[in-house]
Parts: sequence; structure tokens; C-alpha cells
Amino acid sequence: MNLRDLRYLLAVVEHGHFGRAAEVCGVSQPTLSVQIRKLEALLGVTLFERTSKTVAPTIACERLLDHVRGAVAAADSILAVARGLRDPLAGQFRLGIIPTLAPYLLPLIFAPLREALPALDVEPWEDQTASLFERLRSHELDAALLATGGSNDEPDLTSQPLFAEPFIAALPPEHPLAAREVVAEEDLAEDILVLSEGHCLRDQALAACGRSGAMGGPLRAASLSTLLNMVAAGYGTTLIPGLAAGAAQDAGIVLRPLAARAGRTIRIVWRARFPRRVAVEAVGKVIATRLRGFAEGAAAGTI
Amino acid sequence: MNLRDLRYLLAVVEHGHFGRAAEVCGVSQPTLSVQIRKLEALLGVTLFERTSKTVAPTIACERLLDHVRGAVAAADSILAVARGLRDPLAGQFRLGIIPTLAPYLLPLIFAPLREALPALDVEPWEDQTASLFERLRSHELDAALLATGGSNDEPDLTSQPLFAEPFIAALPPEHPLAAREVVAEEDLAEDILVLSEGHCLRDQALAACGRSGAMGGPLRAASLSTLLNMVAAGYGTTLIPGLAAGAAQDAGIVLRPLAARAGRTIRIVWRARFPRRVAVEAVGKVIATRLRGFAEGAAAGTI
DNA sequence: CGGAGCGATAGACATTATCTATTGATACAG
DNA sequence: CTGTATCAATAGATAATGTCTATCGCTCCG
Repeated sequence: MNLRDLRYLLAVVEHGHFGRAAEVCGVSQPTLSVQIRKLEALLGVTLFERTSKTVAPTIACERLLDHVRGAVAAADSILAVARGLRDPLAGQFRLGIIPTLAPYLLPLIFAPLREALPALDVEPWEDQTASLFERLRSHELDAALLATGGSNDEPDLTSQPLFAEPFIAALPPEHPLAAREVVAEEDLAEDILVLSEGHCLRDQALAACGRSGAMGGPLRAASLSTLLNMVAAGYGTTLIPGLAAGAAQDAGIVLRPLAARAGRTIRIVWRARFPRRVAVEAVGKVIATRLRGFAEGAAAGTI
Repeated sequence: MNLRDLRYLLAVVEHGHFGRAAEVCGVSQPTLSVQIRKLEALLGVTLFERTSKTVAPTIACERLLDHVRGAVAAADSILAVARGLRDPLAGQFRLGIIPTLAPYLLPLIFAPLREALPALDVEPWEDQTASLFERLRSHELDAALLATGGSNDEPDLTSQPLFAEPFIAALPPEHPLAAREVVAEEDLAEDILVLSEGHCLRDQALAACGRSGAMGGPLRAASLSTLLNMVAAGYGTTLIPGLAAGAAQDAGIVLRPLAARAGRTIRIVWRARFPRRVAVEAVGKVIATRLRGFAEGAAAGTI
């Protein structure tokens, strides 16, 4: 069965005349006659009672009409909805973001995203790196903002760097290192506090100060916010990402630039075959633009 | 857009695999690939994210899925409903019947019709001849039981005689003619009562007794039932159709066979192009069979 | 690095739709 | 009652579309 023939059928019902129905459908009258006959053969039902004067739908035809109209309407709605889905810069866009980035980056990019891509409905999803990779692969996310990778160790995923985020030394006010203008990464190694496992920042912070393992004990913060509170309370030092500087200062923490300028690169990652690459790149561009010049200021301690 | 392609789409969504979906659809894998691509081009939307491992529907595709399923379901329902409409001996059958026949014939044929054509839903419609012709022509009726015609004066209609219905003289008990065994039609002419205009029986009764006009006054019965009451009350005589004999006797009327055996032929009439001719003929056959042998008995006064 | 699995592509072929021209039936006017 | 007009049906040619087989290119995996 063909939707075209169903439209022919409706046209004949509406006009009660093969010739005029054909004209409306943009085909010749014989075409309509033939197709209607085929439809009748397929359905096993006579659809019209034809005379040289009138073409009247049979009772069977009338019984079918609602269903026919339903099918045609559904088909039309497919076309209509598809038309609304054509724009790759419109509709849902599920963006994963790591927890050490989300609370500090999102407030900065929401407004620019809304301005630059008003039709794009960006839905943020906060989760740790490994989980974001999973969700990317299972098509639950369209893209993710991560601080890892960049190499080609994920062949099915593509990424693009958006901005560099320097780390900053975070010290309790009474800490000896707080007296210095610049802090060497290695000097933090001794009493550094880190996030719980699974946070990429944990590994990066340890790597930056030259430690391979983590310090023991229960003092592994589950969130960066908790970590800041712990530092402020004098439990130790830490490295924080540049965008968290404001929150750290609010917590009463002393910030110092790092001697070797350790940091991380925030990248946007997506499936290589994701068809709305333009949306990914548009979102990436908005973020990169918003964060332009941030790295230098943050690294220099200018918050 | 094509329903076939929508089914292909659903198969790919269901199986997440072009090859298996193709197998299910009974076509080759390239066919499916091509048709899906065409559909994507038509809709302007990428429907699947393909890798060598997986075929995942895009968000746009998921947004469309409900509508696609709706269209396919509607198409299937067309086929299903049509299947139920295939039998010409099933479904609605609107049968017009003239008022001087309906109340006496219907009780006789309901049971046989239900037995012989259990799936046929015969809907009787009582109206005068002219009105039945109109409704036949406007497709409001599928067939009609009439006592007129039979010739080819209605080129767009066809008819078939079902049974002969003799007229019977109906007399008040005290009427002089009631003394006779057989009444001559002409003897009724003097004080015959007839139905109001529009009833074919009126003209036929007048013609049978050799009168062209009707008798004046307010005594034109609107229904045969009224006419019988009037005769019983002694207002005059009349000719009644044989099937009404029972009702006439119940009213206390004396019945006598007619000398010249005047009568009418009941025919079933339908549009020449009506596609369910088999249904018409089946109904006609049931009626004719039920009334077989009736004419002789009625004419002889054996009720 | 080679084979297996998968979707995409190319080109031949088959099916289906559509067209023009015509027929046959019917209604209407002279 | 005959010619004309109208309409759907039919025939045959042509165009459009779908489908097939064979093959490619990519990716993953041993």
C-alpha cells in the first residue's frame, strides 16, 4: 500500500470526480483511475460506485476513510516534525561536564550559549570522566567537556581543545607557603589533599606535584567544594583548577600561581560519527570564545 | 514518502542492524541502505548514527518514531478493516420498504434473513416510493422493496420481481358485497376508500376498480392501518394487499377474493452500478423464498 | 597484519507509475 | 432519434523508482 494512493483516494472522495481529483493531485486522470483500481484490488473492496454522472464512495470506503485520513495525517506529521528537526543547531543537546568544572564553568557559558544558539537546548549532565565516556558511547550524551585525552586513544571519539585551565595553589592562610608569591608544584606534595578516586583532577594534581600515589586517611574529598572547605580549615594544601578560584577565595583560601604553570586542557569530546558535528563545534566555539584570555589571567593569579 | 520506507525505518530501529532488518523486511541490505538514505534526504534529517558496530537512531529519529509508528499502524488498520469489509454479504445493508408493505412483510422475513445472511446487517427504512427512489439515488439506501416499475423507465436503476401480492376486497361486515363469495373489482369502485397521495397502493387500488380519480372528502387514510379501521367502521370498502389480510381480519373486516385477481408485484430495486449486487440478490432470494406460494393462497382467500 | 563483519556504492535489471491516445458508456440537445 | 459532450476505463509506450548482485571501504579483533 502506498501513501500516494491514499492521497488519491481522499482526493476522489473530496471531489467526486476523477478528472478534477487528478488535477488536484497533479497527475493525469488515467493514472488516478489505475491507482484507485489497484487500491481496490489490494483491499479487496470496491471503493467507489462510478457512473458517468457521479463517483460516490461506497459504505466500505466510508468505513475506511477515517483510517485513511489517519495514515495520511500521520505521514504529514512526520514531514512537519522532520522540518522542525532539520536545523542541527536546534533541539536537545546533552552535554556532559566533569564535576570539577561544571559548577564554575556553567554560570559563565549559559548566557553566551543562549545568545549564540538560541534554538539549541543545552542540557548539562554532571558526572565523572569514566561515566561520561560511557554515556557518550551509549548515545545518552551528545558531547562532553573533559580534562583528559586529546590523544587518539579513543578511536571512536573525537575531541577538540577549548581552553587551557591553569592549576592554582590553594593554601590555608596560615600555611608557610602562603608567604610566597609563587609556589613550586613540588612544594605542595607534602601535605596535598586530593579528591576521591574517579576525579581526573585527583590524578592530575598528584602528577603535577610529582607524586604517584595519594595520601592515605579519610581525607579524600568527594567534591571540589568539600576539598576547598578542608583546605580552608587547615587540613592541608591542594591544587585547584583556575575557574574555581572565585569559590576558593570566597572560602577564605590563599591562592598562589604555580611556578611550572601546571594545568589542564578542557576539551569537548563527541562520537566521531555523531551527525550533528556542527552543533558540537558551535557549542565548543561559544565556550572557547567566552574563555579566551582566561588562562593567562588565571595563571598570573589575576582572578 | 512511502509506507514501505517507514517500515524499513522501524525495522532498522528495532534491530539496530541493516542486514538483519533487511532480512526481516524481505529485501537485500543495499536496498535498505538506499531507501533509508533517501528517507533521510527527504526528511532533511539524519536518522541513524552508523558505525561498523552499531546503528543507533539519532535524537531526531526518536522524535519522529511515534509519528512513523502512527502512520504504519494506521496503514495496517486500513488493511485490517478492509479485510472485514471484503464480504459483500456482511455489513450494513440499508433496505427501503414502502409503508403498505413494511409492517406486514418485515415480521415474515427478519428471521429468514438473519438465518440465511447472519453477517448482513439489514436496516429497514420505511418511506413512500418517490422518497425511496430519491434515497436510492443519493446512496442513502442500498436497495428498496417497491410495488411499482419493473419497466426500464429508470435507466440508472435495476429491479427484480420477488413475489406477486394479490389485492383482496376489504368490506365492512354489514356491506352488501360481503354476501358474495367473490367480489368484482368494479363493484368496489362506488364507495372505495383509499390512502392519501404518495402511496402507490392508492393509485393501484383506484386503477384496479376502474376509477381514475379518488373520492373526495377528508376520508383519505394516511396509513393502511387507519384505512382498515375506517373500513371496519363502515365508512366504505377498499382493496388491501394480501400480506395485510391478517391485520384486516383482526380489525373485524370481511375479506373476499377478487374476480379479476388484481394485485401488485413486489420488486427489489437497486442502483445499476451498486457494487454489492450479490447482497441485493441474496436478500431478494431470501424474501422470494419466504413468500413462495403466498400469492395463490392469498388470492384464493386462504389466509 | 590479515580476516571477518558491516554499511555504502555502482551498475544492471525489474517493477511500478505515469503519460498520451483512445474507447465505451451515458446524458443531453437539437 | 441522432450527434455531441462528458467521464471513467483501457492500451501501449515511456519514465521513474526500487531492488538485486558484486564490490568497496572502513573498523575491529586475533
